[in-house]
Amino acid sequence: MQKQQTLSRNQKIIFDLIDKSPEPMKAYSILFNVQKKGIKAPLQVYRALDKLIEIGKIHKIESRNAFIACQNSSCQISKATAFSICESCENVSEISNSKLSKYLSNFADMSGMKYNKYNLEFFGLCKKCKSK
Amino acid sequence: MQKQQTLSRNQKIIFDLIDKSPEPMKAYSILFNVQKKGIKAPLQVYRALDKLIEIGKIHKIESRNAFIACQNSSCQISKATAFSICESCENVSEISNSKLSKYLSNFADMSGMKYNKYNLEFFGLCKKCKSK
DNA sequence: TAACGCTATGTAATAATATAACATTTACAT
DNA sequence: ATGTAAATGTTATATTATTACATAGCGTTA
Ligand SMILES: [Zn+2]
Ligand SMILES: [Zn+2]
Ligand SMILES: [Zn+2]
Ligand SMILES: [Zn+2]
Repeated sequence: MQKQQTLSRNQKIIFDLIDKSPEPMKAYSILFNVQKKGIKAPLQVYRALDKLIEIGKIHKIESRNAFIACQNSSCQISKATAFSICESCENVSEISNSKLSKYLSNFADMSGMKYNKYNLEFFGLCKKCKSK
Repeated sequence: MQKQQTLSRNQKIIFDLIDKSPEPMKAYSILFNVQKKGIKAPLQVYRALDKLIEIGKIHKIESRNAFIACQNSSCQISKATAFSICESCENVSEISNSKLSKYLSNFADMSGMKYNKYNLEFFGLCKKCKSK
């Protein structure tokens, strides 16, 4: 069990919004949605995002510049992330596959590099979009 | 053997620059470096980058918004990319490991999704930075 | 309590990254 | 030579992210 973090006010507002969203949210869309709660500036959003990423509550989908709530609430895998992304409807889901994460966490090549983090993004067509 | 693409003028100028660079280059740094050759606007750079990515001559390092020449000249793997990134010196190199690419290309989970592309980024400390 | 360190917040300005819209030119196959 | 797709040129603008500086809250401990 990971230590339960207490979120600050802005962090909680922004996490709740992302967590409720069915799709990854972009920073300025987040900003727009929380302005009525008093968060008015980009920096306030980015600071909260940075913190939420650091503690593993959300992840950034790098290829989309968007943010998604962690879908593996019971485990700390912010340093080992994998996503599947539909290139048609842009649906994104976090892959939670212990064989995959074991394989990648143990991956070593000849570079002499010690990896402590990875991010993997798969692209394709989701079930729905495939059958269209 | 992949079909040899003929690069257009702008594409060639920009590819040569990236290919000579020891590190990934950012779009506006590319722009700055090719202005003396008549490429004056961001869009000219981005168009060439898009094309070069499409044909697999370069890759985008998503976590860095930077572009690197493909280091696997003999094979077409623009749809299956893996990189190792040093978080200290920002050195980036393309991983060419057939077991890894086979494993990931064949990866399937319960989502019913057919993947046709992936991008993997490993982070850590390179040999040099580790020994400091 | 007061002083301190640390985290979070507020605000304005600006930097960095990327695309839209439109006009023109080039390559090249018929 | 004509049609068509690809590439280019140009201006403006959209989107994403950070710098710099000031202020406020909160727990520790002198
Ligand atoms: Zn997660
Ligand atoms: Zn889909
Ligand atoms: Zn490559
Ligand atoms: Zn290094």
